[in-house]
Amino acid sequence: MPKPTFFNLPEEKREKIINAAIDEFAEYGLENASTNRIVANSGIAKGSFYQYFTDKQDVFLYLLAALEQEKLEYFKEKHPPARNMDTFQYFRWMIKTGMEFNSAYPRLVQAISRVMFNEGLYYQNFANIRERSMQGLRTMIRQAIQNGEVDPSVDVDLAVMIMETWSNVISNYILQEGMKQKDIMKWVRSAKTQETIDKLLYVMEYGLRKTESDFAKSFQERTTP
Amino acid sequence: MPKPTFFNLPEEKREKIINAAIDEFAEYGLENASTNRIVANSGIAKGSFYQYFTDKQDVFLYLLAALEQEKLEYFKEKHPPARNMDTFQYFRWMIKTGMEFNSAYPRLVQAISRVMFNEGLYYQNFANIRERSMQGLRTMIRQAIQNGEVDPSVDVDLAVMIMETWSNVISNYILQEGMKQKDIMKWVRSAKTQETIDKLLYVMEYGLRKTESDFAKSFQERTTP
DNA sequence: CTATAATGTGACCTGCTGGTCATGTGACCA
DNA sequence: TGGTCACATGACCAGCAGGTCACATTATAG
Repeated sequence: MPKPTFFNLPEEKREKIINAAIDEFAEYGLENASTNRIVANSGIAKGSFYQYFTDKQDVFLYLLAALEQEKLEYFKEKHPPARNMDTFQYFRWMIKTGMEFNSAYPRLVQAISRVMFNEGLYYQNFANIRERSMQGLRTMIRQAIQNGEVDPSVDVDLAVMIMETWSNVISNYILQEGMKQKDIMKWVRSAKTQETIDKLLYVMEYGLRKTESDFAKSFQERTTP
Repeated sequence: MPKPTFFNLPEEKREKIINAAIDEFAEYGLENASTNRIVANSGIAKGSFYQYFTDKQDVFLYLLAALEQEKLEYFKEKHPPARNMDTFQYFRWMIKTGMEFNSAYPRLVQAISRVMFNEGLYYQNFANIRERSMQGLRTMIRQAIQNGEVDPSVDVDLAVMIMETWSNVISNYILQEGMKQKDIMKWVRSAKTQETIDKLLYVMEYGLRKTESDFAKSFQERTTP
């Protein structure tokens, strides 16, 4: 976490620094990010940087924490519309709200996800963060099984992997396509984009919903023709 | 491509160099790979390296070409078992054969896919290669639509994206889990692993197979509760 | 005003990078 | 034998990295 000095700074200066950092991470990832460039782009001296942060990973972890905080608040504001949603409806709501959030903070999300997806896989301390979000999905799936929405014999870890993957794929897709638009938020909210998301989720959902017995039958048919 | 000098080298030396390069790329990716380390680990002088290759990207492109070549031969050897496969059966065969191939060259595949998935997204010259494989999938989907195996109103690009994603997910999963095993090939061929792959593919296949009218109905039900 | 604490600064350090090049070595040939 | 050619070598270069530190500036308090 940043040193106290950083938080004593005038907000304008602080923002300039974190914006420079976001741009740097979005462009170069964590490993290849250059503190020299961050410093140059935020108009502060090299020494000052090290008076605010211990190193560039410190900045990144701060951005990560900030993102989590903002996301939490965003989700709290927009509580689920309906009360009696089933698991997949809830998942769909989560994805869509997540996409709205992403389009509200596209640069930050881009920077974080670039680092998390790429370099994150190879660093242990990031694995823990990922594990946390997977835990959430795991309990969600278990709940869905209890509710009879997902076949009890479905492999929970496999289902989690599938849901996590889809979540990431959709997020990346929206981010990538969205960055080409002039008004991301508007584009995300458009009927066409929403339908694309629906279709993507539908493929996943329908496959998971299918009962195991159906799978066994279909499996038999297809693998021993 | 490597300079002629490289191909005049005794095979033993050549292998030592490319093995060092594979290890380096698998560990550090392309950007962070160090020619100095490659040189040190392959026991050649710095100058020699630049007599064989123009730079590290040259080595990488050589590995990439080698992989494609090997993969092509591997697939040619093991032609599809049945003649009258439908598209999804063919896709499943492709995935499974691909996984067998991966487990035959795990280090090389790991190195390549690490670079392609991560840094590849940000470099134009890699985008072309990816585009080529997507073209293959696109014609496959179109064929499936013609054969009546996939609903004609399915968005082809979306389906391609889904199939590509699944292919990558399975590949990553197998690679990651497989590297923990002492005998990857045996593990990949085991009934349990094969069933996992089947289940993963099943989720995708079932979602795609579903007719558009079913989707529209289900879509209606779920989004306007 | 002075004293003290907090913040700002950029020249400077070491270490590594990708890349060069003059020199060395040894096999082959006239 | 002497000459030529392909290959080998590692000292060397400029550039940039992350990080430090003695000193300058500014704010605060007495």
